[in-house]
Amino acid sequence: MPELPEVETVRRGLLPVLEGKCIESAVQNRLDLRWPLPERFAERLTGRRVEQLSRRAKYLLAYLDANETMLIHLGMSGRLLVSTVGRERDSGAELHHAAKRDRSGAGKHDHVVLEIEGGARVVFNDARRFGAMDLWPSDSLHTHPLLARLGPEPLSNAFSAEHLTASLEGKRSAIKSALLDQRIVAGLGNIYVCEALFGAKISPERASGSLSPQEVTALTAEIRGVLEAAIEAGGSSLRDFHGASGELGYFQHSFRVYGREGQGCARDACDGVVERLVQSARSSFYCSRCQR
DNA sequence: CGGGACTCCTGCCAGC
DNA sequence: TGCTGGCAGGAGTCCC
Repeated sequence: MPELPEVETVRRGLLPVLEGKCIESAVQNRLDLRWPLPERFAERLTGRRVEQLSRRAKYLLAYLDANETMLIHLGMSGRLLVSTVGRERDSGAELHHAAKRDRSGAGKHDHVVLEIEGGARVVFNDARRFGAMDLWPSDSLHTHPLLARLGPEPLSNAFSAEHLTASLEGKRSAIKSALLDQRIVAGLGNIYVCEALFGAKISPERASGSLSPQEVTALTAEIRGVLEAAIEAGGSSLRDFHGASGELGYFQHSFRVYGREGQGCARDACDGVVERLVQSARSSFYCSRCQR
């Protein structure tokens, strides 16, 4: 569920905790997440300084000293929990839901635990283990197999109507599937694809190559718009967050179509009803009246 | 090569 | 109340 805006919100929340700080100790509680963790993962993290915390698509990139970069992908259920050592375990800021704790205070799915200079503890917790962590030489990060084929960042100048037109040209697959393809544009997931198609009034079933220039332009703008609005909302939930109840607001976004099957279309001028269909084993929510 | 189906995993919820 | 089955989905892999 974490898509680009959620990952960006997590990054911003972690910045003051991690950037410029040393990882004083690292513990890994298993050898693999979705894939095997790199050899001696925890050992290689210990003593490293986080020089910069960056993001590419849905990947968090912690540039460390000694020319290593830690990649983090949250998958479906991954979260980075921040607490302050010396206080009660859950009293610190927590980036996402409160995690379930056993009696020892350790979370059931706490897979990697980092103690950070300054007293913060950062925990990678991931129930479904669709997430991933890796280490890769910083100076050849672009060759990492998970990063090498990613398309442009949707909020960068590289993502344009021209790029999208060229990427969709001649494609017969549904536009919904094309927008989920990270090689075309990187960082969108099921939710924001549904939202952007709604905003652009384009049916998720349309053949990718059949979009008019006007539709591609509208879609490009909508993709930017929904992501920027979600980051803004995440940012405000971060500012309002003081840690006691332990939950960020970004999974409480109110979406215009996603998850709204059977409800009236969010457009005042439209009296359609949101429908759900399954495309490539994934739910698409849309209004068949105004999305054509 | 494009594109669809399948796979991983566990929490949650509807239904009985 | 407790069990069961289905569903959620990012992204790689497999196969046609």
